Amino acid sequence: MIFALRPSERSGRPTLWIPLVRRIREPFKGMWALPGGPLTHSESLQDAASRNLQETTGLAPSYLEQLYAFGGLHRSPTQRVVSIVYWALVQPTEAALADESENVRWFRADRLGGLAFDHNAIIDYALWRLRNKMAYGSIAYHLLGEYFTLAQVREVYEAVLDRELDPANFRRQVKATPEIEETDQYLQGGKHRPPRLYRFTGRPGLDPDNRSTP
Amino acid sequence: MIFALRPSERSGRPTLWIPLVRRIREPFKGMWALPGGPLTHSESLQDAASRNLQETTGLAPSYLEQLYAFGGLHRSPTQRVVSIVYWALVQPTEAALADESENVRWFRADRLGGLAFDHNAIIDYALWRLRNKMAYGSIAYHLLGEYFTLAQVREVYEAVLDRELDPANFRRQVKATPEIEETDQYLQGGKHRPPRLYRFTGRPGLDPDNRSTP
DNA sequence: TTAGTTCTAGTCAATTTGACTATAACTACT
DNA sequence: AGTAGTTATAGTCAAATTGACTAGAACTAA
Repeated sequence: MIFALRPSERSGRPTLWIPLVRRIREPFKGMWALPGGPLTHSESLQDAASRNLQETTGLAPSYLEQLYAFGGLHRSPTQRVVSIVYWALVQPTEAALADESENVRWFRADRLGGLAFDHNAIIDYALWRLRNKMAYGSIAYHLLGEYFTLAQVREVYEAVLDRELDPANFRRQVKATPEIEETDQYLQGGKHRPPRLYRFTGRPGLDPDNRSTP
Repeated sequence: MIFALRPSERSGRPTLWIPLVRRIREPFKGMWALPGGPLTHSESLQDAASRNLQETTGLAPSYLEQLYAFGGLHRSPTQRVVSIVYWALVQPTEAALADESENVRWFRADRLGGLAFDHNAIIDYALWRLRNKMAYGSIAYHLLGEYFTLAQVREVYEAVLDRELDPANFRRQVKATPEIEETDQYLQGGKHRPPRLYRFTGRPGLDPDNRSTP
């Protein structure tokens, strides 16, 4: 499952979006579902996740991590299925390249209908984990491009945590993390003082090899 | 994989121990390995983990949670294997009941030899996660019995985090968490002032249904 | 030139943390 | 009976962090 930031239709502020695919066969034919597919004998779990993502949506995420293995008995009405779910964060530029069609569409993460299988529960869990990781680790930057302003980082936090944060205090905290690097560039074009651009210099977090944050 | 506290041979202070089983067939015949076994069609992942644990060691843990799904291509030399690993914490009384035999034995978590498959890496990851959970959540209590002293809780933290903690400050923090309940009982028998006994009233944390701590 | 906007640095009190001191309450030994 | 040894427990105090807020800086639009 993939998270990306897109501007909300009304406010224009960034919000969380998820691409879903329409099922073209039973069970749940015609309903929306998370992209996915089988694991072959010659690929690792992560490779399989990447490949399935690429095939269904064309996306190549910058952040990909195992979410959870779901293996309840009645997840599918026809057969026993164990799904090892991965979750990804993609940057806006990547997300814009995603193939969208009759059977692939982006939805707001907080406004989903009933999905196939137990996919609503999976998304709920992924959202919970995203919020959790956000509170501690430095994961928000994978939803942004290479250069960003501190206000953009704050908007990511506000979108995911769904509450407003004090700009001055937030800036103080972010500037205290060593992985954030100040650049000499400024973002022009706003109708106000141009903000400085920053960069994230930390490494991703590919469980369980790269263990940076809880 | 199972964690339990046992007194160290020399210092007598509690340390982390893990039960391992000896492999009785190839590959890695004769080497020590994590207990485990196949998933059947009629049981959930968690049920399968419980059952395998019961069959190999006789243990019925009070805390059981999914760790990670390992699916690298070359984990086993003979065939492709995907292992959905669970980890458990057992209380000392439970751990004492574990069947120990020629082919099942407890080892200190920090003094393991080379194990079969990628099991050393799995244990490293589990240890990392245990330390992480300990730092935030309230998980240490599942390694203790129903009643415990604050010094015992501190010893658990010291054993897992492998560093000493200030008794007074630690006690202040633990007493501030609402899930810790003071009882009217005291632990007698020490050669010093008898410490008060406490209880843990929080719920376990069975991912992803019960989401209490990161 | 002025109003409107966000960026950015800073102040200050409240809270939390880390290091430490002192007393309480028991056992073991003389 | 008295005293030394041990851990339990409460408390103090400075340092560090956090939350709420103020004010000037730097741009655009009118």
